[in-house]
Amino acid sequence: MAEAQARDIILCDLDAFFASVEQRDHPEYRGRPVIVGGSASSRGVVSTCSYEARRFGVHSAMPMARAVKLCPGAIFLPGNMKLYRAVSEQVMALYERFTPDIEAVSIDEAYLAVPRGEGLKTAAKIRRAVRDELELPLTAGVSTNKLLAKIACGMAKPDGLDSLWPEEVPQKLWPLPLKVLPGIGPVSAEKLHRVGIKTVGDLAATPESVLVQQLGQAAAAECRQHARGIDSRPLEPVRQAKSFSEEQTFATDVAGPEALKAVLMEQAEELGYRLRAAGMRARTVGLKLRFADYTTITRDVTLAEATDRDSEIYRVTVQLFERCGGEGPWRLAGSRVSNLETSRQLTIFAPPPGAVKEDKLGEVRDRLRNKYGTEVLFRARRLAGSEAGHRKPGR
DNA sequence: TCTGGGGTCCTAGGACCC
DNA sequence: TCTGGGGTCCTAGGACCC
Repeated sequence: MAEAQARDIILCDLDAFFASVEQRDHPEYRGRPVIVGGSASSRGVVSTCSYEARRFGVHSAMPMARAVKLCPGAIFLPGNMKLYRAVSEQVMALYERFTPDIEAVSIDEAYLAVPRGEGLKTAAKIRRAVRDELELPLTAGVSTNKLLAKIACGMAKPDGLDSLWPEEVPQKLWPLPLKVLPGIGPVSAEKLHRVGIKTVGDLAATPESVLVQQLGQAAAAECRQHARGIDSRPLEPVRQAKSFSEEQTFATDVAGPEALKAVLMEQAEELGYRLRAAGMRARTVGLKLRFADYTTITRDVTLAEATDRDSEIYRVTVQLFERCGGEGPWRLAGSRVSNLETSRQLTIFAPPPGAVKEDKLGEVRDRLRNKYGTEVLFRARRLAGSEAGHRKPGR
């Protein structure tokens, strides 16, 4: 195998993405704190907030009730995922003008690979293009691997550009706190603090045996490499989904099992649709429940044969619910499919009775949904659906 | 202040098999 | 008769990321 060509890696990260799109499209929001997220009355949290809001101490994942207290004068918005996805696609398309080697990490982040030596120049051009053409602020970090590009990006925020080259690691990276390393969260940081490791430099100087005790073998080896600026992860342009999940926290806890099952039915239909749309089937189906006291359980089961059928997903989650769901009330219900396989119709067995009919029906419904969107369909389903939600499964 | 939703990856124990 | 070792799969929980 030939060694991968030497390239620069750029991490492009759209600043406060959802809030920036709103400020772009609503000039009256500019210069003001904008907070995108759920509502305080329905247990929402902050999804994204503008830098004006951050000055009040507001940040992502904060309970909305707290954000309202900290910054009552902010503009609060529910967000418009459809719009953000469309804008994200425009941004990704813009990146493609500069390089074909792109790994989209999330809706607002992507790694780009360019020839060695061209990283900073290209990143500056991309920032200018995104600003001029899409009117959005973008921060970029440049290095020779993903890890250092990511850290450089963190140091350049907001609306900046910086690089962090391997030879600068001792001088620039080692004085910084552990939390600048991706993968070191609050729990790991606390464990390391307890044994006197406070900076990235401390981490780099600690014998691996000490780290293994705190973090386990795999994490110890990896984070010691990271502390030295070493990262061999390749760019992955296409990533296969490994699981799909749908979950819902209720505005007020749900008390009755029938109401909860109706939610599981909606989730099963959504997951079935997503599987079929992706041409995948799942061998494992799981249930997640959170009780009123916030304790959370997950249960899953692996099937003999992979499925993409709403009714089968629903059957399994309900079975798990009846076995492990307890008394309620429940704060959250979630459904998950994993162990995904590419859909293949080949089977030497006859499909179970009713399955063919359901497949045909499902096909029609998927097509309708693709054509007219979820709104029409969900409404149609709900009309017939309250009955379906209470029907005994498996028939 | 009372804790979202969508994911990925890791650990650890037990079952089961050779 | 109280005694193995390794490998894989499954399940539950948790850390972490955006």
